[in-house]
Amino acid sequence: MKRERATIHDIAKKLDITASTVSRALKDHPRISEATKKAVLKEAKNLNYQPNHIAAALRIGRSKIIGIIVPTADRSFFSSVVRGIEEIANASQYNVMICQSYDIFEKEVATIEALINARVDGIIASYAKGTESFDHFIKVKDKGIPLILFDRSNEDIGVSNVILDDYRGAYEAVNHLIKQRCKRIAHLTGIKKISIYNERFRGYREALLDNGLSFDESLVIESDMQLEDGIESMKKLLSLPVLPDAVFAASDYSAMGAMQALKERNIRIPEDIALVGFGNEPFTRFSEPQLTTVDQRSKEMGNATAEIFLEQVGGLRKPFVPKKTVLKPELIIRKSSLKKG
Amino acid sequence: MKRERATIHDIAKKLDITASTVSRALKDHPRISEATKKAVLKEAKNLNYQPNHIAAALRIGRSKIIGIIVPTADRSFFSSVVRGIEEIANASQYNVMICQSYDIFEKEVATIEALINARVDGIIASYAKGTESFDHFIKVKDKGIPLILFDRSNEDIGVSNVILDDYRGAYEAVNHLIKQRCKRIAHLTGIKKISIYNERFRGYREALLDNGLSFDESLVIESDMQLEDGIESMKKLLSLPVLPDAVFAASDYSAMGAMQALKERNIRIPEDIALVGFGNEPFTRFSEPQLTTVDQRSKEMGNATAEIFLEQVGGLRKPFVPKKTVLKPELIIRKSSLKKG
DNA sequence: TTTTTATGCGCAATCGATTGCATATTAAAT
DNA sequence: ATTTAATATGCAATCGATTGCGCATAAAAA
Repeated sequence: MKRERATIHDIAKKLDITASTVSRALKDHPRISEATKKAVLKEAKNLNYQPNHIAAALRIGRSKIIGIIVPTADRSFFSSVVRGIEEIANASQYNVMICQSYDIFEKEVATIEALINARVDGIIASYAKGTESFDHFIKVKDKGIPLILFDRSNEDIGVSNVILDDYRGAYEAVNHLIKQRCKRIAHLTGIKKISIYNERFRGYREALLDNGLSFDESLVIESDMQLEDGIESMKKLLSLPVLPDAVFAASDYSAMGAMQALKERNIRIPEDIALVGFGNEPFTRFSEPQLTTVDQRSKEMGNATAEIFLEQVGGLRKPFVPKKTVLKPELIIRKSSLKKG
Repeated sequence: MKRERATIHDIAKKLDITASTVSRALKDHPRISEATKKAVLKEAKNLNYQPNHIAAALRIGRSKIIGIIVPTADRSFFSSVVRGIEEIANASQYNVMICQSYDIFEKEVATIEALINARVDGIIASYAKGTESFDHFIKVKDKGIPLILFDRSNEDIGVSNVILDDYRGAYEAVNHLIKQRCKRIAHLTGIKKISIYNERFRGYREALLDNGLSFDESLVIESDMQLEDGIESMKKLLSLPVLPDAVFAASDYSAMGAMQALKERNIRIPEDIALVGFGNEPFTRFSEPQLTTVDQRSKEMGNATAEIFLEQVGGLRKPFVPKKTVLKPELIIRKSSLKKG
């Protein structure tokens, strides 16, 4: 069964021409006659020839592969971004190599190394929660490999990035709660070090102040933003002398945790406490009540990063100017925050 | 900034030795003196050398890359399998290239082509819903490229595969419902062509018969198993003259749809109608009530496929014997099926 | 008819790492 | 002091595709 893989040399031998001609014929080179082109194509089919990208990559110096690093593909946000990247990249004959850092710094560094060694033509990444130093990213940039960051990003690296206007998303979410006549709005936030959480916090705070509400530090709970953290954080809020009448969680996961904690105590959502998450994860449509949340435009984010990548490889010779793209989030209003009347 | 990438020749030149020696030194070849090894390693660091996997791959004939094809990485089941594959593969210096077929046959064929051209060392796949012909898989096999299928598989291709004992999972789920004193159990099933749905259907049916319950064709609704289909299917069931007292859905998505339809009609779960899904998707923990479901052992499935892959590349010379692995599912009992008393 | 210009294809080097075989040097054995 | 064995490294081909340069042959222009 296991016949040897045919090469352009095999085709050449059969037709009594050289590999150069075959190579050119396959690429539809103008200096090759139509007759030989046809013959080559026919023989290629006959021998079941399939080009060896590895050989070409070595010669050309481009692998036509984009490396993608995400904390985890398990999260619909990231897989959706990947989908957006693929859409654009595939159209330009690029394949993607998806890698997961599992939010571990060391794994991220190792992955970068692996991708460089695999000679990917570029890297698109969203860095790990545990990432403190950005030297590994700077190394990529210094090697002249196009690097684009999305969602989680850092200005200091000096590369192009695509992010969401987290501030605005949070602002609108809180604004919406205020319009629902909520007066005492709590906030579940993540590690401040990560800019997205910091931005969402800012949006929360500003919305309060702009609407004449006071900012109360005791209503802000910081955690790791997983489901369990949401439960814990909500319990803390429920032990306050005066309960909040709304909670804006900076992640859907923690929002779901909060929802479970509320249900356990038989607190009505949204009548007693309204709830808003962030991320528009698929499960937010499945909860009871369905969760109001902020859509992160994941597919568009993927599209945008891929387009920036293509621009950069296209203009590798030109002086490089980092480009920042900010996407506008969309508030998805559902029952968890809609008070009647 | 963009200094040229160093090669073994650069290292060789600096140390006034040949590339052969450098290559061997880097691989810790026994016939190279410790002194030169040290010198080479030092100079490699100094020049910031990083091996070019592409060149090695071309020479060796192995890329150290495994191609993975999944319908969509958006689904936690698949991304979890991928994670399981990576765990094992990375430990053996393999990288993975994840591709999505989006459940489209043509895309799947094109992806196979791309992976072959990229000279991956093997392909691990779960085929698309739309896949009718398996010639593209057979082509992979005939080229001598290790191919392992998981979850969705087909005996006729003659390759190793790892599947879940869907029959057993369904049987246990229905058995559990019967123990909860349900007597009239409906079933939401997918396209029969896909073996997993057929197996789940068989398990459902057998469990009924084994427990002395009759099988009623009118209680089985076939659909595409998405959330919306679940809603539709449940509505059909609710329009029957005699209502079921339980529903076993062959996918969590359709189960969630059914749950929504039931809530809309104010039918109590599980008191009036108990509900069981299949897949243990993360959102099943977030629903109210939490959904009883069947865990598909996704991580173990990934581990198993990767291990089989490693076995196969290890023994490429030996005669190939397809290996079938069947994993035991686990019933996760939650509130949606637990009747009191 | 001679000169120009296209046209079609071959030669050989190249990309970077690997490896069988040969060779030089040194150490051990006789 | 030879011969033998062990040690350390070099030579050169190879993996498959690409491409600048050059050389024919044929067609067009002078």
